[in-house]
Amino acid sequence: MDLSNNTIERICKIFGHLDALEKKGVDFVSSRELAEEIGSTEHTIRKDISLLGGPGYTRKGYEVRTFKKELGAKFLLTQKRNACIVGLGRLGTALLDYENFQEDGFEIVAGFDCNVNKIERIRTNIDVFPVGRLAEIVRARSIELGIIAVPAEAAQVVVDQLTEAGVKGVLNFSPVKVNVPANIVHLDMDFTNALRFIAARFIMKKNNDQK
Amino acid sequence: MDLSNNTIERICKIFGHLDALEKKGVDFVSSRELAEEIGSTEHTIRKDISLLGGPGYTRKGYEVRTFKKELGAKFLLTQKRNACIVGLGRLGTALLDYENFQEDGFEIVAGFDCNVNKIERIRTNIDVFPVGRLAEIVRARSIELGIIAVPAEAAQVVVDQLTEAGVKGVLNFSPVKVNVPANIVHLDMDFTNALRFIAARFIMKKNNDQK
DNA sequence: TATTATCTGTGAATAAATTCACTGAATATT
DNA sequence: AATATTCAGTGAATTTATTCACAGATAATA
Repeated sequence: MDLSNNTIERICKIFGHLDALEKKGVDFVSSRELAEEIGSTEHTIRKDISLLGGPGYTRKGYEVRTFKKELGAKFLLTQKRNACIVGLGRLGTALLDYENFQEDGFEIVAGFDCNVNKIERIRTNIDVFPVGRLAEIVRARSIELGIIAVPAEAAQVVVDQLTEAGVKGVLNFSPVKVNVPANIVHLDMDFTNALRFIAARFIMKKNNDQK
Repeated sequence: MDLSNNTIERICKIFGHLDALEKKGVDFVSSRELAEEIGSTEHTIRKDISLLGGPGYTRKGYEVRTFKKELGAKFLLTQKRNACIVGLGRLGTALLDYENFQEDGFEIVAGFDCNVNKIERIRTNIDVFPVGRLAEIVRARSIELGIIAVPAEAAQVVVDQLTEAGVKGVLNFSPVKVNVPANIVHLDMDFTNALRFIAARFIMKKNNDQK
């Protein structure tokens, strides 16, 4: 089974939407509705789903609960996964309390910062530690995912420590490219780049409108 | 000129890297180096650049300062653009002080929240207002970009207010899909979806390794 | 000054992703 | 009970994106 990143991304969005539908008490959803919701086409959605053998019902669509459960089992989380946040500045502390993470079976089980005074001041239910204890805690708490919220200059060091300690995935919020070993999954969330992207599309749109 | 989103995204990353190189005092960069840095191939990079007529020098590559300037003029920012943040919870206040935005010529010129007490407590150099004054301030301060950091249930309302008030782009940090008019550029940054994506790739990698 | 090496730029080839078009199936309608 | 409608599933066609391959150019080297 070899899915493209595009397909995986759509599947993730579909999963999120199925979750929302389930909470609303909706029983069935068609490929057309899913497509509209996640910004794609019904053809693409059906193709994606066919790659993983989702069950769809004629004239009804996909059964929300069943489909979500199946996607969860095949792609996402079969058990709870522990995560940690490194860097407890404003963004890091905001992420510590980002309650939505929990919904998908991720749990933030530790926070780290290099500033010991800051650690003592932080008010949160989550345990926070000096970054010197990172490797120890990552191992002790079976942390599989590291979320990087340190300044640019510290990002690579932190990533190295995390991968060395055995995390399997890294979500990088720092505005620099980090190098990770090939067997580690990582994703960059660069806010500045997001703004750049929007600005670029602005301009292009303006150009096209002028034509 | 009709560039794909993939190309635009790469160009944005290139721009960011050029910026970093400029600060380091590097004069030239080759397509190979750029490709490595942003996780692509030299062929793709050169193709991208050829679509916009970038000037490259034999045996030297691209002149960092000139190229960056040209990209800025063609795609990104020719003048400073004003942005605002709506929703001043932990994430919103973190974004208020996210100093990296400034680098690309974006300036956060206002923050909004529905909680008046909270507004009074917030310590920041940026002006904050009750959300009721959103339209007024957006117009008065020529705000072109809205950054959404409100809870899921409020996101659509805020987007509607922003677009009504005349913003041209929306960066959505809330974990729901929002509907925007076709002439408005928007981008979702869904943290939970990012974790899902990482988890999905985990699993796929595991499956492939087992083969 | 001649030669070699290294880089860009781009049309052509290849690969990948999306869309189409049609089959089969079940519900709804008459 | 017959017919029309609406959905999924999927191979084929199409479109889009990436990669290749090589010409053209300039710096470095001998």
